[in-house]
Order: sequence, then structure tokens, then C-alpha cells
Amino acid sequence: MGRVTELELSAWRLFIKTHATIIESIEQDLADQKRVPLTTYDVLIALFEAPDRKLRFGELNQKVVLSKSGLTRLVDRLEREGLIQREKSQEDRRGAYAVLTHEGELQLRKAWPVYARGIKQYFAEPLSDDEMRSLKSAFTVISKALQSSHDKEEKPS
Amino acid sequence: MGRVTELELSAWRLFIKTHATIIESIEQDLADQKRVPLTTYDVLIALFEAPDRKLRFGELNQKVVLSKSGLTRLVDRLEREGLIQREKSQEDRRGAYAVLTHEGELQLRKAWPVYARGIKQYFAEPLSDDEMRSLKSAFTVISKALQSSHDKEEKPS
DNA sequence: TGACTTTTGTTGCGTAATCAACAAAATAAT
DNA sequence: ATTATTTTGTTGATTACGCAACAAAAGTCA
Repeated sequence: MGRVTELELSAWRLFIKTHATIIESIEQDLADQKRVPLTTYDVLIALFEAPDRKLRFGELNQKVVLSKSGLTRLVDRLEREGLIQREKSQEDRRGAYAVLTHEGELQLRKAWPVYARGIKQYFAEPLSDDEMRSLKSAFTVISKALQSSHDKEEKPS
Repeated sequence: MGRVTELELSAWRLFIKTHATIIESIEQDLADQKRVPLTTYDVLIALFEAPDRKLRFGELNQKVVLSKSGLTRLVDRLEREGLIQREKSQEDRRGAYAVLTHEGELQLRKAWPVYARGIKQYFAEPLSDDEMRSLKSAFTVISKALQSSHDKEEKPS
């Protein structure tokens, strides 16, 4: 496989550090303006984009960076806050859906401008269109590679 | 400032997701092989690269993604595990240094191959040299922008 | 059908991180 | 000098998350 080169290592370090700083900044902005935090946003937007604004826990779990139990507990909290609701599935009596409520959609809409501004300001603004395209394409490549390596481990056929 | 474009948003999403997956994978590999986790690694490497292998808490804090108290507690643990030691500063009797121990250096060395392999496999391998260069340059740009915006807020002069 | 196996979401428990409040020392101001 | 301010690292309280064990329902297969 070969050693990690200087180039790769410095790119890696920038990648990590940049990510951390951007996320931290956006999270701070959201908190300052009393908007939902990023993890919550992720859940809400996933539901918002889903048919009927609802998803099974399993599906939701794939879209969100969180463990199974982590998701259960996040949904607990969000349900308490009235942003989503549990709805037990008819077809599969084990399972349940998480459904976006009106309040949830409202909070989603209120958070978006802040979030969007953060993405623009901290992430997009400094880059040229060309750089942004390269960035996206690089991550697409990496992402595909990750998927296939993940697939391999799931199903050793 | 302008809206977030489709391109920007999809790049952003890939960025977030890829980051999460890679970190998760590396963290898993480290855990599987009973090596120190990433946060610990970050502290150890920072000390390793510092003159005399020691740093004041403040300096260390700048290199690591952690709150003040978070760092205190991480150092608590690492000291308990014998990877680093506290050494109270002579010049400034409030402060203290975190010093890398032999054991700490050993663990650092043992973790590196696993970490390096992760960087290669999940991050570097899928990219061409050109793509890697673009990636690095994009992050350099972003990173610089973040710094200067941060500076502005620190010192409104 | 009846006995394994797998999937789905929840729960107990331990760990780690943050914020806010703090004490001690250093620095600045008058 | 004395007082006020800032910096440095720690501590208490709270919150969030992961792992492993679990119960309940589906699915598999003989």
C-alpha cells in the first residue's frame, strides 16, 4: 500500500482541522441565534426530504452520523421538544417511524438561513468555482471508495 | 453574500459525510488493535513535535479540538495511564506543562502505523496525485480564510 | 408447524465533552 | 503600593453518545 506522503499528510491535517473549525463555527452561530444544533438539523432535514416526511429508524440512521442508541435518544429529545413524533409502523410491528411535525418544520426553516450562511462564509466563499468542483469531485471519489469497501465487509459473499 | 448553490451544497454534504465515515473507520481500526484513540493521538503528537516534548496547556489547547476543561480532563486520564505527566511551571506559578512520557511516546509509535494505514486507505488511496494537490490547496485557502476571520473577531483593534 | 436466526428499536451503564463558576497567580491601572 | 482586571487551569453539573444486553416481532428452514 505504501507510506503516507508529505502531501497526503498535510492534506489530511488540513482536512481535519478545517472540518473541526467550520463545524464549530456553525454550531456556535446556531447556538447564538437559538437555533437547533447540527445533529438535530440533520434529522429534521432527512425527514423533510423523505416521502410523507417520515422515515423508519433504520433509514434515518443511515442518513445521520449516530449510533442506533444515539438515534433513539436524539429522537426521544426531539419528541419531547415537539419537533418530531413517533408513529408505530403497521406493517412491521417491531418498528416505528419518526415523523416531522409542523413545529419541526418550522425550526428547520428557522435554522436554515443561519446554517446556509455558515456554509457560504466558512466553506464556500473562499473557494473559486473551479476549486469547489474539484473538491466535490475528490469527495465523490473518496465517498464511492468508502462505500465499496464498506459493502465488501458487510457481505463477504 | 448570495445563496448556497447546488454545487456548494452537494460538496458540503459530501465533505461532512466523508469526514464522519473516515474518522469513524480509523477510530474503529485503532480500537480493534487496542491503540490510543484519535483525540489522545492528537495530544501525544502535539507534545512529540514540541520542543522538549512539552507544552503549556494553553498552547496544547490551540492544537487540539477540545475545550479548556475538556483538555484538563483528557490530560487527567492520560496522566493516569502514564502517557504524559504534569509539570508545574516555574516562571508562571499558575500554569503547568504537559510532558510526554516514554510510555506516551511508545503508544504514539504503536498507534501511528494503524492511523497511517487508515489515512492511506480511506483518504489518500482513492485520489490521484493531482486530486490530492487540489484538495490540499482548497483546504489551505479555506483554512487561511478561517484564520483571518477568526483574527478579526479576536482583535477588533 | 416449530425451532433457530435475524432485525428492530430500547435500556443500563460507563465515558467523554461542554458550560459556567471558581481559586490562584500574574498583569495593569491609579 | 493597592486595587482592579485578566489569564490559567480545575471542578461541579449537565448532556450526549457508544457498547452490550435485551425483548419483541419477522423471517428462515426443516
